[in-house]
Amino acid sequence: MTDVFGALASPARRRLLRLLLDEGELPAGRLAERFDMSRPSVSEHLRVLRQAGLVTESRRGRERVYRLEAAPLMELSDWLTPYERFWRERLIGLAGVLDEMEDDD
Amino acid sequence: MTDVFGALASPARRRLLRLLLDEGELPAGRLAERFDMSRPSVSEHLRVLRQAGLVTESRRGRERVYRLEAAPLMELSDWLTPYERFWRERLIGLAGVLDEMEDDD
DNA sequence: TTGACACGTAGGATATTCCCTACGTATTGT
DNA sequence: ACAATACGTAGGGAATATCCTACGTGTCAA
Repeated sequence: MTDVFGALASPARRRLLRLLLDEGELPAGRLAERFDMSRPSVSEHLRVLRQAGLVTESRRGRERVYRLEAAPLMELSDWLTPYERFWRERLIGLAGVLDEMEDDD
Repeated sequence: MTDVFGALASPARRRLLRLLLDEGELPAGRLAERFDMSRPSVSEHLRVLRQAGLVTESRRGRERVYRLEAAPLMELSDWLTPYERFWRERLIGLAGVLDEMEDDD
């Protein structure tokens, strides 16, 4: 699962990204502590994220520090763009309906 | 796989959404024509999209017309937002580096 | 140099995904 | 009523995902 979409399909991996976003760089062990999962399982999730380019690893002593790499998420953002217009239109439509309801009062 | 992230993990499903975005409502058969997959397989992908709320089905005669429902993608957009800031910073950093390189010329 | 620590990787069990070929169901046209 | 059309669903097989418990590797501290 080497692509961004696949990498984000797992809640555990999304949570890993969020942790790195909120708290900056963290070693694998610190990340694993937060999960109900075994440490090796978290390690595998980190590998998937690495393959998708969403995190990078750097060794510091015997720790491996993980760091968020948000750039590949631009792909997701780009993918999303044309839909954005679409759901805005629908929301505007909804707003119109709500206005009419207000008019009825 | 009832969530948006899981639904988008499949290239086939992303392509279905794109088709509906570009060409508007389409019956299942028309959609299936475009794929190298069997029609029932496409039908299953449509079911996943339906469960994720990304498409709605309406019956028109013996056809089932599918329509894009972009609203659930807002969840994705919301999820993405805090990362957006992050990668912007990095891009700005990169721009700075590039400016310096220009200065060197 | 030896033991403890912080990891990743191997191997395996189970669940889920993704594709297929039948088959069932509802609608249309004759 | 009957055949054809447009679908979804069942059931199954192969690949992949996701978790686990060992185990191996490199680093630090005494």
